[in-house]
Amino acid sequence: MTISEVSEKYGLPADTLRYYEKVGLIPPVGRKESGVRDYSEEDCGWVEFIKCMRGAGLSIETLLRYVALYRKGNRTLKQRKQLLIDERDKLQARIKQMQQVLKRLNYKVEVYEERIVACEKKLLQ
Amino acid sequence: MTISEVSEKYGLPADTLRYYEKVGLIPPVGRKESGVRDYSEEDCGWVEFIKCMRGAGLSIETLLRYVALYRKGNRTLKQRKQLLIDERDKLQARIKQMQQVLKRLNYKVEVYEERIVACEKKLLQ
DNA sequence: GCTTGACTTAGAGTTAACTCCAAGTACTAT
DNA sequence: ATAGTACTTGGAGTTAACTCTAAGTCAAGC
Repeated sequence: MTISEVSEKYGLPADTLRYYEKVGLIPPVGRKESGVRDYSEEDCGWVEFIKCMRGAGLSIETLLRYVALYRKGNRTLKQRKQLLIDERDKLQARIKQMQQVLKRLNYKVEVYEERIVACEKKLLQ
Repeated sequence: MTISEVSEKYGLPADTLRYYEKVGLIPPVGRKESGVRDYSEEDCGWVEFIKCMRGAGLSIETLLRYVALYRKGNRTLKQRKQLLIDERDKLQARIKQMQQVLKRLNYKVEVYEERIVACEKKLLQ
């Protein structure tokens, strides 16, 4: 797969894909004779994973740590698990906070609705 | 209330409070004779609101738009309501995405747990 | 009266995460 | 063969949101 196909498939700009590879988030992608990137299934798997995690707000630095552990092989299983647990907990906390704000926004919208109705009643008098 | 008291109360650096005021997120705070900021109850209310909304990821630009409408008075009620609805919908979508990632992380943690157990069994043989 | 510490300002610097640019190479269709 | 298009690289530029610095003012305590 070429970079533009992968870009299309996952909705990530080609520049971002190159950037992810440059910083080491994605393993070095194989090349054709000409030097052009040729993404394997596994490369795509990493792209998908990174896109997903970035979408939830995990930092590149954190993901780099995970990827680095992954490359060290089986003896890093526990560390990787711990990293995932930590990130999961942080994510859960963020979701909770956002749900509270969601409630507040919903309440505010209601209050606005009432105020608008009251305003229009007044105008009709 | 002085800036350091407000900073303490809401857990926001004094620099951030000055920055919010400078860009117009918070109305100009009253001063003492000496020129030192003296936050009123209402000022504190804005600080709390902005902190809360920023915490859920609403952009400063968006909040600026809201605040600008607020200052124009009652005739912007509908626009403000619409802005809040839009932001609520975006927030809801973000929460949904994050919940999916949360699930995925939980699943991954489980898989790691199993792999670790399997690994340790092997070592005990 | 002098030092100390909290405040003031304008403006420069930082950080994360891209995003763009210039110059060059390579396949593809006319 | 030449024009066009998609790719390559290193490195510069951008954006949002702070965060810090320097130079100065002011009230309080010794």
